Amino acid sequence: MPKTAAPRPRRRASRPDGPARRSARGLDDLNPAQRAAVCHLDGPLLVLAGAGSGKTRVITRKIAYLIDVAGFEPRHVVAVTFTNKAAREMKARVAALLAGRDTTGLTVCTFHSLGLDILRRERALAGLKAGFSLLDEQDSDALLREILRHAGDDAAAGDARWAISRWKNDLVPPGAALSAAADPAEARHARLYADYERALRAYNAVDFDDLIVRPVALLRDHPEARERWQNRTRHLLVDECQDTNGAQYALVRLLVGARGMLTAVGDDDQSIYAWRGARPENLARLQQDLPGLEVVKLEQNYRSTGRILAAANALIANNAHLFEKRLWSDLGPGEPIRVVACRDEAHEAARIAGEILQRRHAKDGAFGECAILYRGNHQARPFEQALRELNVPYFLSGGTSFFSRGEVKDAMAYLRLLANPEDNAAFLRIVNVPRREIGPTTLEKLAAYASSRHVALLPACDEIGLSLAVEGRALERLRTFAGWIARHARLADADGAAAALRALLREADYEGWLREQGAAAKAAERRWENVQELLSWVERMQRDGDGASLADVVARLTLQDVLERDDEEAGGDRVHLMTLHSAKGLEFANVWLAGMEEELLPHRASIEADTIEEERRLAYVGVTRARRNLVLTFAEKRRRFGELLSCEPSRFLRELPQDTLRWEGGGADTNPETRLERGRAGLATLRSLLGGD
DNA sequence: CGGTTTCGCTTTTTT
DNA sequence: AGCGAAACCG
Repeated sequence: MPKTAAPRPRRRASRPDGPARRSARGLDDLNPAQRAAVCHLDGPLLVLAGAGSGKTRVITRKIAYLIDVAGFEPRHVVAVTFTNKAAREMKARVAALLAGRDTTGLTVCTFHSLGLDILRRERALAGLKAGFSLLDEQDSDALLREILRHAGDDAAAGDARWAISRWKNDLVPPGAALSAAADPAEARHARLYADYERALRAYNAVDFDDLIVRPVALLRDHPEARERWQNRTRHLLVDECQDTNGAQYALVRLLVGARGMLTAVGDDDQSIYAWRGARPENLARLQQDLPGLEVVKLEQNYRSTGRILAAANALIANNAHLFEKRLWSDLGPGEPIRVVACRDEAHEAARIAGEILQRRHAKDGAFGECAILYRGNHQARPFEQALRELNVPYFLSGGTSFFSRGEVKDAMAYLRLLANPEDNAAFLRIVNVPRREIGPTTLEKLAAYASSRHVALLPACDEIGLSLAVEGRALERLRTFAGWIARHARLADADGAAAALRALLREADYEGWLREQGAAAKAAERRWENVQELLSWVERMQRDGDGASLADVVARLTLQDVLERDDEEAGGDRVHLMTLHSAKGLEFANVWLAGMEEELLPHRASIEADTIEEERRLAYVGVTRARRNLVLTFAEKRRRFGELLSCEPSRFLRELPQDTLRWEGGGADTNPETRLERGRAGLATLRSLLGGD
């Protein structure tokens, strides 16, 4: 029985396979390479999927094939991605492909949720106590600041976290980090790393990196656990494999084991996260580590016109490659790629906004089919201004996430403390929020006492001996606070976390405190609404999550990032403003790639660090987002760090095949004289740049 | 203890 | 310029 196709998001390109009728069983609508990737079941497989070659399609179809044709139980299939968004999309598409079939137990999630799941189920073996907390980056920073303060070290917490994270991602334990330290600063970080790990253990907490690192250690050191998880993971699919770091790669290998049932999908040309530990060479490493690895290349692009692909191919040809690959498409040459010289960032923005408005009524010209891509978030500002001026609706991705808002973090800290009395990070965050007149002096004494007794801060409050260290009103306040938390922890067990948190916030008059804080009543209201939204999420997760403990709910929330609202807005007919990094995986009919300048793209830091290739891949990602129209813009002058500096067009412009391009000067001016002049100036700059061809 | 001022930095971002 | 964090002052 043929099943109907997955409803495809509207911004996807139409596929050349004709009618959108397909089933999990029939593979006629796949090209030979895609089909080979889906059907290959005899061993490990690496799918090198070029941009726009139907990567997600292959993964989702393969999951369906495994279950529907190859007879795998859904609970034996595991697919991992990097982002919640990718996981969500994949889940939806698989569900549509397998409509009507029971897919209970099928795992499609992020690396980190999988790690959390492993830790939850193997908690005791992992050396964690019930209710362990998950610290996010800011919590880690705060913890490190605390440790640094104690050690009298003035190193920046952010730098330390960065260093520690790199070690963790490479599975380097503190001892090894210390002995391998190249200089005193590194040694200092390594010692900090050891202290930090100790503190995490004391807090019964893990950080984001631990969600990978600890499962790796667990599966490596405990054969019976390894067998359990290998037995569960009869086929593992890994999306964006070029983005895996050392620890994630180790986890993949441990889960796959000797059985080798792995489908890894990736593209080394789209590796843009090496700066945070991703190892694109993991793709090649698979070849050595998994004998009999089959490699399938997906080179037919269904997204972009010939000129755009020619530009992309020429650009990326300047990089060294792990695998050779050449994208082609049969969509025809299309329009030339335009390169536009602008006076400054305001002109660039006005010009692009104007073009978007002009394009509005053209085929594929809808606002939702337009994207402005740039290297850094600060570049968004002029675009926002220009678009607002022309009343063009836009959607800005990036920005402060729901969970980094102070009020949400406060509420989360309360929840964490209810679940895990040993979570000192959470304790410290909210012990005096709202104000309870428990100041640093008191906390200092409490901390000293707690560490002498080897207990956490909250439990220490209840100990008789504390009266020797803290006296009078301060002691009373601590005891009152501890009793109050304990009471609500019991309430959480009885009536659920949401009810407990609600009571807690009411009794503390948190809403009133918010009003005291922010001067603007509106801001306070907004913040309170955020807290309410968190509450409703907690409620929903407790209701839906079968037998999920409070700690589970809190950890999952930390991983989830509640940004559904953004998704809704993104779906509307709005121009998309985003960084090149966040554009990966998306596509638009019309793309403006702004700020094609030396020191911006490639970024100055990357020029200095000699990581130009990653910048080139970033440009490549930008170019390959476009289906039909691509415009590359650069400014001649740009305000940087408060100063107006003149800029040089990006070297990447020079690397593009000039016969695919059409150069243009400025032109957003109303005055034709100026426009002409600007145009000439822009062209002159370009000619000199190109060495006169 | 808490609010204000000054200093210093400044790519990308997910979990 | 603009933001966040430490330092400083009332």
